[in-house]
Amino acid sequence: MSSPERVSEATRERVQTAVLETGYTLNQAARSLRLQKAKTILTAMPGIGNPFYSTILDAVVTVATRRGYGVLVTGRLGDDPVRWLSDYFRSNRADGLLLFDGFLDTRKLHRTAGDEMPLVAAYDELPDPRINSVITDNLQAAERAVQHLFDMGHRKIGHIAGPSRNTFPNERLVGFRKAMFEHRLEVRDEWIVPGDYTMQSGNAAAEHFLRCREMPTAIFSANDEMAIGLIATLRRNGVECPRDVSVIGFDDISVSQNYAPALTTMRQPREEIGRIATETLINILEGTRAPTDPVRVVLKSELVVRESTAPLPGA
Amino acid sequence: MSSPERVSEATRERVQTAVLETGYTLNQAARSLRLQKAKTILTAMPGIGNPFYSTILDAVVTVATRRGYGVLVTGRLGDDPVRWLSDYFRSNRADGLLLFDGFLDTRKLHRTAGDEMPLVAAYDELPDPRINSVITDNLQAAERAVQHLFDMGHRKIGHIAGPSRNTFPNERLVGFRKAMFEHRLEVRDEWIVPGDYTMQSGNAAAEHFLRCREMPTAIFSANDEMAIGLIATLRRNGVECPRDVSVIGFDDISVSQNYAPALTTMRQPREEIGRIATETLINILEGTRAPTDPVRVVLKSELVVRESTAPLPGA
DNA sequence: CGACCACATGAAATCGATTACAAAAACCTG
DNA sequence: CAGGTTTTTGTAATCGATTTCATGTGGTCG
Repeated sequence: MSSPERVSEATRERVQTAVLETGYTLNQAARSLRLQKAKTILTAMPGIGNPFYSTILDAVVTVATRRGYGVLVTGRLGDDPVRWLSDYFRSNRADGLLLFDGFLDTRKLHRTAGDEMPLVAAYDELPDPRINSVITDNLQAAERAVQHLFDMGHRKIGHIAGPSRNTFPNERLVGFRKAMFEHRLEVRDEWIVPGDYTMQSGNAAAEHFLRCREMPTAIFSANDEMAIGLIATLRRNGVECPRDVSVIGFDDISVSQNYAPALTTMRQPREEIGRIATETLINILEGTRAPTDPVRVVLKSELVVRESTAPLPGA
Repeated sequence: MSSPERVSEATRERVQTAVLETGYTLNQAARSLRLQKAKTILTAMPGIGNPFYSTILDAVVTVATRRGYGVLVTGRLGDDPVRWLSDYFRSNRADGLLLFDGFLDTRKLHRTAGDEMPLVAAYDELPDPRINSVITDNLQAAERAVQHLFDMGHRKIGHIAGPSRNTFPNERLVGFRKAMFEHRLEVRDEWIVPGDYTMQSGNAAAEHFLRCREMPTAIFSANDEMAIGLIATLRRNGVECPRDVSVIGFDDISVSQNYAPALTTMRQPREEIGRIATETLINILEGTRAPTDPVRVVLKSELVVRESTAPLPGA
């Protein structure tokens, strides 16, 4: 059955009918054991519940299925995430890893398992250029976001930052600072508030801004969910967006266009990230691509102007 | 290693050191082959990108991981979904199925594979009571939603319905009709508009309502996303919620509380659905529960009153 | 007609964990 | 210390697909 061309016509047909009669199905466990490959890829993401990641996962599953691979998802990893992930390979449950979680010690991951398990990472700020990666132009996109606010006449600009990893500062924060510097705008420490990409942290950021002596006239949020949390809490306290403050988000999740006000944001090509990362990984697994030179794909984000940003009154 | 108690203390230690020295890891493929079980469960859902399902999936992964199971997700199924799913079992890739997709021919599924593959379903309107299921009280919850609108003084009430399956009418629609009947309210056909649970269909529903000769004063949407799409499009056309029309949703997805207006909705216990369904399935797989009597868990939904519903002016 | 080649088929080894069973060692007890 | 029991250890078969190698066809050509 695995090589029908090597068998005579007659035998081939006899096999066919036998398959139908007995209802034969290939036993994947046996095949995995013999071939030492599972035809399965593992995905690690920090919270599948997050709409950003779930869209990516959707694309991953679609592509993987089309190419005959199963998709395993892993949840919160325990004490030793690297060990946890690499065990999937050593135990022959998965052939490759799609890593969407930047909060792992990638250095250690690469050292421990990088050579033994094929992986494609899709998150910002990769410490190790040897890892195959599909990323977006976070830094530039952040600059573009600030540029947009600047173009609208805003000079007092705040930021809700995403979490920084170990030693690496958050790329969007870096882009924010860079743009502010280039426009010779003052960066007030109290206008940069740390968040964790959840709506709740957007709510909290709003509380913080409300407590400031002076509020910025525009705020760049490192993702849409925090922007939404921010706008909602501000509104509950009488501060309207975009009347009193302009807000720009990041990602363009599906609610953003139906939010009130519709959210101005930097759109990230989520399907594309998932799709390309998966294609790349499977190509590597099937030897289409030589594993010597790491793949590095950079995708472009796009400014989507909607209602949540408005020209500074009197500018 | 599988039964350390049957071996002498000395040998146990010798094994331990050998494991550490050689870096031995159990080969799951070999174990699967021998034991005829994969320690993996398969989940089928209609669109992982949907925030409703992704929250459930999150819970599934958490529970499964804790109990030592992997989670495979499957995407859009082809021509023969039932065959597709049952192949996962016949090929020994998964031990059980968590079915969150009500759009399958469950009758056929059960006939084809029900006896050979353990499954727990978590969606409404189960045609076959023999299937293990974890569901919510959709009908009652829909009635409760209408009741809330009624209590607010609304009498002209519309509905955005979810899709109906084959022969079975949508349960929330049935609940809507039932409540309307019991309150002796008129059900206008043009006020019941079909949707597919996406925001876009909420947008479309809004267009529809705007074209009606007379608009209802309150609308019950079969899920939050459609409610959000509805409110957004209405607002763009000068119809404000809740000033001009009250809207109640269903599910309580995470944006709902940060939407403007914050959405009144029937909260579904999503984590609980995922958690209990997974626990149930694994219990069945491990023989804790006799597979003779089907499990049927019904969870309660809860009314969450926020800003999107208001008393009828002049009532 | 024998030598040779292409092709088709059959048999056996392999992947690694589990399990049943046999063999051997250790332990009692009278 | 013999006879019997218990514990421990070793051996071999099994799961199902793949792959290698040997055997067996048929056909061609010198």
